[in-house]
Formats: sequence, structure tokens, C-alpha cells
Amino acid sequence: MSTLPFDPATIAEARRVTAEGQQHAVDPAVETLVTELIGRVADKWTMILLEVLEEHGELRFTQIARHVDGISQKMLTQTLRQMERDGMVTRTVHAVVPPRVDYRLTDLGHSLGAAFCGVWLWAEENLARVQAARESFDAR
Amino acid sequence: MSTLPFDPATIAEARRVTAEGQQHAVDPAVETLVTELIGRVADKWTMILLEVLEEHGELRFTQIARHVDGISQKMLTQTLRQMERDGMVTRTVHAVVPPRVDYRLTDLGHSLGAAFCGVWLWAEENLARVQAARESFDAR
DNA sequence: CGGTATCCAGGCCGATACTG
DNA sequence: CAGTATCGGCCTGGATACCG
Repeated sequence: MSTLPFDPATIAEARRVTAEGQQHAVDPAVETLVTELIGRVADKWTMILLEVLEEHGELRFTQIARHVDGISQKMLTQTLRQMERDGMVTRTVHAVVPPRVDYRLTDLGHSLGAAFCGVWLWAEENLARVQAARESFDAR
Repeated sequence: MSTLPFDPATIAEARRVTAEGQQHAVDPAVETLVTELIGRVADKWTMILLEVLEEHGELRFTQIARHVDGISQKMLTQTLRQMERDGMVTRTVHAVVPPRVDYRLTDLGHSLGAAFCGVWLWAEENLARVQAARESFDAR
């Protein structure tokens, strides 16, 4: 909890409207769009694909599938397509037989992956704490 | 993208198994649990409640509802209950009429909120880029 | 006020079959 | 290999009604 690689207070402050009403004041319309974007992007498979592509670089469809346990072909296609639409990955089709399609993170995708790194680290560090909390909650 | 408050490469490296096979090697069983935890926690409403409670401190049920646009009572209750079970918030019931229930982030909740700050900042900074990517994708 | 309980429509997602 | 198409179950989540 104390080993997070950035300072929570600093970031919280950066997001907050300052007392002087400076320019990080949240335009409500933009706030809604941002919330929607997060809803779209804070998806289990998206996060995992980000992680896998970050670690391995360019991968083919089946290679990704092999790295992601439990994903169906449908969800993999769907998630990749959505990520492509959102500008997170590039999709390169090679005109060969058998077909070969390579997926690679864009800069935008990399930056989102980086943003999620904090969440991954948090989950690894605090898994035990969450499990303990659940046990004591359920024991009632 | 360049203003993220932590260094992507550093964090990516921290999560990666080193060439020397050092001890951050991912135990597959733990990896699964971590993935599940992220799936649980990377939820739209959870992220928003984290944000609201971070900004306003202790809040009552209806106060939270007023700060979160579009949430139904059911989802608010459900999300808060889940967060309480996971040790993210405390729930304090005051024995008065009308009833008064206060919610407050725990240290664990704060730490998760901090981890998500990177994602919020990313979304704000890159909203326009994503919108542009979608337009050019859809124009086909 | 701060919830439950119930109903139900819609969407998510897996399984399966098929294709260039 | 890398998909698309279709079906169907289930679960999410909104709406509504009720309660201590």
C-alpha cells in the first residue's frame, strides 16, 4: 500500500477542483464522456489483453488466445475489435495462406496499459487483505 | 500521455519476470486470483464511488446517490455492500430517526482509489484521441 | 432515510457450426 | 488461421413496490 510507485495525494489533488476555481474545473459534459470511456475501458478482458500485448509485443490471434486463460474466441475477437476501434491496437492482415493477423499496441494502448499498472500492482499487493476482509465479513 | 505521474517502463518492468528468474515470477494460482480481484474491482460503479468518497470523505447513502449521476438505488446498495465486504469502505449505522448511515473509505479503499487515479487521468487526457480513433474507424 | 423484495427486459457470453 | 453467424441460458441491472 505504501509502495505504490506514485503519490496518491498528489494525484488526488491534481484531479480536484482547486479552491481558487482554477482550470481543472470539471465540465459536467466532459465528465460524463470520461465516465463512459472508463466504463468501456475498465473491462476485464481489455485489461488482460493490454497486459499480454504489453509483455509480448506483436502477437497473432491464436498466440493471444494461448496467453489468456478462459477467454472464448468470441470475446477475444470482440475485445480486440473494440480496442482497435478505440485506437488501442493495430490490426495487420498479411496476405498469406494460412492467414496471419498481427496485433500490436499503439502508443495510446501502451499509455492505457501503463495507467492500469497501478491497479495490477495494487491487486497483487492487497489480495491477502481483501481475502481477509471477506472472511471476516462473511463470518456474520 | 507523457504527463502520467509515474514511469510506465518502470512499472512494466516491475511486473515482468526478470531474465534471471527472480522472485517476482508469477505463481499461476495467485495470478488467477489477482485477475479475479481485478475483474471484481475494475467495475464502473466501484471506480466512481471510490472517486466520490475520496473527494468528499464520509457521506450518507443519499449524499452518495446525489453525487453519482445515473446510478439506481439497487446498484448503489449492491456496490457499497460489495465494497464493504472487500474491505474498501466502512459502514456506520447511527441509531437515530430518521436512520443515518455513513460510508467512508478505509485505507485499503484509499489505496485502490489512488491506483485508479492513473486511469482517470488517462481517460481525461486521451478522450479526444479515442473519439478521433472511433470516427476514423467507423468511416469504413 | 436507507434500505429489501420482486419482476422482467436486455445484453453478455459461451457453445457450436460454418467459411475464405 | 482467423474469423463470422446463430442460438440460447443466465445474469445484470432498471423499475417498482414495500418496510423498519
